[in-house]
Amino acid sequence: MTLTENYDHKEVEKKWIKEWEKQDIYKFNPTSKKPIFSIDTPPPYASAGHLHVGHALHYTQFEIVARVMRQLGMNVYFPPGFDDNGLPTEKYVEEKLNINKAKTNRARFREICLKESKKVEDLYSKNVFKRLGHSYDWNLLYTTISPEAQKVTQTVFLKLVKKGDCYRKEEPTIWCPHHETALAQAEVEDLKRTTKLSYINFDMKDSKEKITIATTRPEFLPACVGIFVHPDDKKYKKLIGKEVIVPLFKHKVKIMEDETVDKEFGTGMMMTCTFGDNSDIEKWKKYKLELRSILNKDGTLNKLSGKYEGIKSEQARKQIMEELEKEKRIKKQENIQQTVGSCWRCNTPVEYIITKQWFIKTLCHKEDLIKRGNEIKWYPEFMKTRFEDWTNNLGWDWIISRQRYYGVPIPVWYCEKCNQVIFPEEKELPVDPIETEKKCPKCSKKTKPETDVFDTWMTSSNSPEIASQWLKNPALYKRMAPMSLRPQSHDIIRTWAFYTILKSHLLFDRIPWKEVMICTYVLDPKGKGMSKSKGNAVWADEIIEKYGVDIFRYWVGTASLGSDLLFKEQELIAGRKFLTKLWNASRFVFMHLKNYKDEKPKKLELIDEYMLCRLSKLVEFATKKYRKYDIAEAKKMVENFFWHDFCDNYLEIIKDRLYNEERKKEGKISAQHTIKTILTTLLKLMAPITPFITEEIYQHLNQCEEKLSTVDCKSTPAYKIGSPCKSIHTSEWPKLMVKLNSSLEEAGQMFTEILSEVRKYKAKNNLSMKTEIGLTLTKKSQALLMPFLEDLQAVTKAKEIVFNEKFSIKKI
RNA sequence: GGGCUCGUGGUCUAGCGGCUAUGACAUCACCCUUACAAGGUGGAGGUCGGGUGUUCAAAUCACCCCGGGCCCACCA
Repeated sequence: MTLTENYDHKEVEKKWIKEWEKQDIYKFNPTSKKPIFSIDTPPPYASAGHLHVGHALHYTQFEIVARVMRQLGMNVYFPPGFDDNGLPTEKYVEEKLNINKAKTNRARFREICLKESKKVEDLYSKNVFKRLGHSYDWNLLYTTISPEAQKVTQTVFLKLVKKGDCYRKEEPTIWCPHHETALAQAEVEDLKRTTKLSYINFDMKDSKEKITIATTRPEFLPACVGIFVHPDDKKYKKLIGKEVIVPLFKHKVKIMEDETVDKEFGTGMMMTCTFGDNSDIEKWKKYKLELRSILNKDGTLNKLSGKYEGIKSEQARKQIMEELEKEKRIKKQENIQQTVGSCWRCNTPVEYIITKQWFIKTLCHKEDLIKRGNEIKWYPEFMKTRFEDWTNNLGWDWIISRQRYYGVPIPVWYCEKCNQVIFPEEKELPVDPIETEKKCPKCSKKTKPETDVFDTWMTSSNSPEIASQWLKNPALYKRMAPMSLRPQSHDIIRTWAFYTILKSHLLFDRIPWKEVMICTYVLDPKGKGMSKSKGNAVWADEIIEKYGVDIFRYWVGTASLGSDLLFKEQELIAGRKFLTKLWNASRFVFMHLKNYKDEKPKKLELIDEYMLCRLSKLVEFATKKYRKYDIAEAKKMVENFFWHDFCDNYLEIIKDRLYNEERKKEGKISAQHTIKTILTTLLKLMAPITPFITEEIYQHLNQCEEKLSTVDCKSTPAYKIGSPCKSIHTSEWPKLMVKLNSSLEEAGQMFTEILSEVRKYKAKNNLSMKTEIGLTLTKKSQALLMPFLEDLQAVTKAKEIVFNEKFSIKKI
């Protein structure tokens, strides 16, 4: 039972990764009677080659929770997943393999995607999750493009259609001209830019007067369907109801009034086009205006724009401006700051195009969803507000169809003759309508398959159902639902959390999970978000290579939930120091357990009992913190006890008992028993955070021992540290029933205070710590300190101790 | 423009009505002490972003302001 002089993290990591996998220690046991703790794991996109420290922190943070719950005696259901469905995979395959999806059929393209994502996922599991020591049950692995996930998605779709919560409608939708697909509100991000505001003169139809409107998008002139002014704007009052002629395109539109017009912006007169922006859509609906769609799906103008047909809108804008210039219609131009919506993946400004799409109702469920949000416990609490704000501010139903190649197909057909929408039976699922022919049940004519696929969130929002095997194993699912915990980051509260809560509400009339944990968000040292494109990403594998997994995880353990954490490499040093200290302290303990046969001391020395009581208290507090996912606080408490109470004080105190042959053997046994108990307990408390080093030490500690003892004496009746296990990670959490009695506490504290005073005295006088001194203690403390005297004398190197009025230390 | 959140020694962090404001890293001094110099002991370093108020008492509560971050709205 010895440890090597230096801790070799690489060796130890390699060994235990292999061993844990071999023994399958994280396997979920469906027959166990323990309470289930199920985690709705965020499945990462596996398309990125490697991941930065922020991602690694995120996944490790809730992995620590999984370990805590496992050790606390829960039957942990912790499935790994990959999100390999949708745009990122499609893009990755197109770019990496240089495949043009337009020239490949969907089945073939999907095959390539599947093969490619499988490759990346294998690499990812090995290089990231397993490397970080993550305790997933790999038997439960799921992917979002798997037939099972597709079946879940399509089944949910059919059920929602049946319920009336899912419908198809021709609507103006947010459109990405680059990806050529509809987007949900949640997929739109802000893009700030400077643009030109042009003041353009329009002719009135019935008079020589001219009016001027200001617009940033003159290329939308052919789509102009109305002019609006504010009802209180005196300048324009008399013009309301009159008609104007749209320059260049010569069609006539009416001047109308609407309260949303800002009198101060531009000329206070705005044109409404179908569709330049959101407010255009509102007015178009509100006033039932004409529809003049001028955009094609790729962002070029169509034939309604006359000679500009086929030209991209940016280009058309220039040409139209030149044309207007020629007609001397431009009064002036000015630069303005503008924020436009853009596609969250490619940053292309979005357009609004009218198409037929599938939707899920959200607007009519707002109130219920907020109620659901309240049934869930949010960590930290304030993150719930984000969910509520988002829900309250929703302006659109959720559009779930996407005009993409790769993804879960929408399982419907349309009759070419009577337009009947045909759905499959649930038992046919999963199905790709492109590959399956259907006849119209009404008129038996040929049908056209739907070519759209689902929004990826349509699948992700059923992650609880996919992960806990809703269709595959209904009995298991029933035991699991609602799941215990959803860990995720705050930037996808409006998507993943929102849609999951929505789905669960609509499908099952309940919450999807009992708790949500919003993980820490990592920023670069300057406080900016990390990304590959910004070039400020710090890669996790490089950090792990340099410091080791436990040190990285130790850093993860310092993060607190819901707040941002700046990554500063020098902060990893703290972890390195801790590991070294833990290793060395363990070496010391092992040295002195050499001939220890797990004998139980007849009676514990009082200072040992005091330490065990404090240890009990530590376990109690740390467990409380861990249960609230306050990993940082738990870790700090454990570490503080370990470093100061255990190493600095206690180990010094017992050295005399361990080395000094003249002292009674009982005292040594008491010390041996205590250090073994304390070390085992501390290892268990730290195991969720630093699983490798704790396992290594734990195994050495148990190597020669058949069983660990439980203290069984009058004063400390039941300190239980559990029996040894094949792994610390499946071992029992330390239990305690030891209460600190007040006189023992007082005495123990007095002891450490005296020790600290003596050290201060020696340091002040430039004395070595072994220098012998004379110690005078107060008479008041005599009764309390008597039982500790031998230990106190030994650790302070007091040649003599006397009791008198005042406390003092003197040289001898 | 609205909401949320944060602002504590050089850096990071605890405290969220009441002892001299916690701890870590860095820094300085001393100590090679039989597990550990990747250690120990001690010191220096803070008007707790600013202001006003509530209170016997404010880092902590309220209001305002300044500064950072995030989310949303606006987007003619």
